[in-house]
Amino acid sequence: MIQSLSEHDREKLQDSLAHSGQKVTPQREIVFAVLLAKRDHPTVEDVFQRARESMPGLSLATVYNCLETFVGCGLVRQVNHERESTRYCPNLAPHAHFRDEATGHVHDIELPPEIIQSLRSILPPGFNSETIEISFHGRSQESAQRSTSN
Amino acid sequence: MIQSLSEHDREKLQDSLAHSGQKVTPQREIVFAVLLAKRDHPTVEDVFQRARESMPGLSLATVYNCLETFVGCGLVRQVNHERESTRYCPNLAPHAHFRDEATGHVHDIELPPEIIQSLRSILPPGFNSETIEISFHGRSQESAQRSTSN
DNA sequence: TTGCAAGTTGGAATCATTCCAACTCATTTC
DNA sequence: GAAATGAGTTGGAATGATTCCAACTTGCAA
Ligand SMILES: [Mn+2]
Ligand SMILES: [Mn+2]
Ligand SMILES: [Zn+2]
Ligand SMILES: [Zn+2]
Repeated sequence: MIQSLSEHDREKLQDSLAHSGQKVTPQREIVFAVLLAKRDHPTVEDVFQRARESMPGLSLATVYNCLETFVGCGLVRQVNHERESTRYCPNLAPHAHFRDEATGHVHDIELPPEIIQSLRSILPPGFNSETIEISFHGRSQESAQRSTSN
Repeated sequence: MIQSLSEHDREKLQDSLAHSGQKVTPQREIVFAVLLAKRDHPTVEDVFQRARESMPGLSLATVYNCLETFVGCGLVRQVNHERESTRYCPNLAPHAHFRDEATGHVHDIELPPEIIQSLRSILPPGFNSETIEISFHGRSQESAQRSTSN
């Protein structure tokens, strides 16, 4: 069960929504709270399941709508890996993602500004990028342990 | 209309397929030739249209099969952007992709080894990555010109 | 009160991809 | 050389994430 938003987070939600002319609703509060509660890059379906525990009448369509709204006002990032379901990430700091092939888990990897700079610098003249997505694919300790301890 | 494979490319195809116990077929030759002919990161549908000009009976299912086979034996890479259709790239050198939001075109960006190294180096201990995907999102000269010259 | 606009809802529609069973064709096996 | 084998191909059906839509709800404004 999701506990409600902290004063600070509720304010961030209200503020970001207001900035793009939209309102806080009970559904949006819960969906946002779900994202903040467990930062494991949940899919829409994951969010739907978790949010339902607090609001049984919530619909899947609304979860899609809320998440789209959040992405639109910059509260959340979408994370795609290959052709899998889209995942959602409330971490707004510049970061890359590490996808553990063994567990399917997605981890945030901090991105130092100088790396971002050096990446921008490899673009030929005439190419202006607004965003850079970086995703690693591999195994982490987590999964290595599982396979040796089993 | 696609011209047939050069001796060198046919050999590469034959060799890569043989290495994973598979055979050269007319369909695979044409699909591979289509990929080499225009390196614009075509979708399955694009490849299907182009290949059909040389082999009208070719089926979409076969194009999916051929491309999957090529990915499996390392002849081509899949390229995904957001939730769009998968694209295919026969450039085997390490490179990133630049997606022009205005035109939808995808460009290869050469990746210097030192950038790859520095990226690997930001992974915390315990994370071992086999592959790194980097994609830029933005506008290129190409699209800037279009919007000012129109 | 009534009206309006934003938001929510359930179900239908979309669309890329995967699955499947029948068919083709080249290569063994008898 | 007929029959069997097996990889590959094919068209169409199934899948599954996402989008679309029309009806319903709600809070606020006229
Ligand atoms: Mn503000
Ligand atoms: Mn070889
Ligand atoms: Zn993240
Ligand atoms: Zn490429």
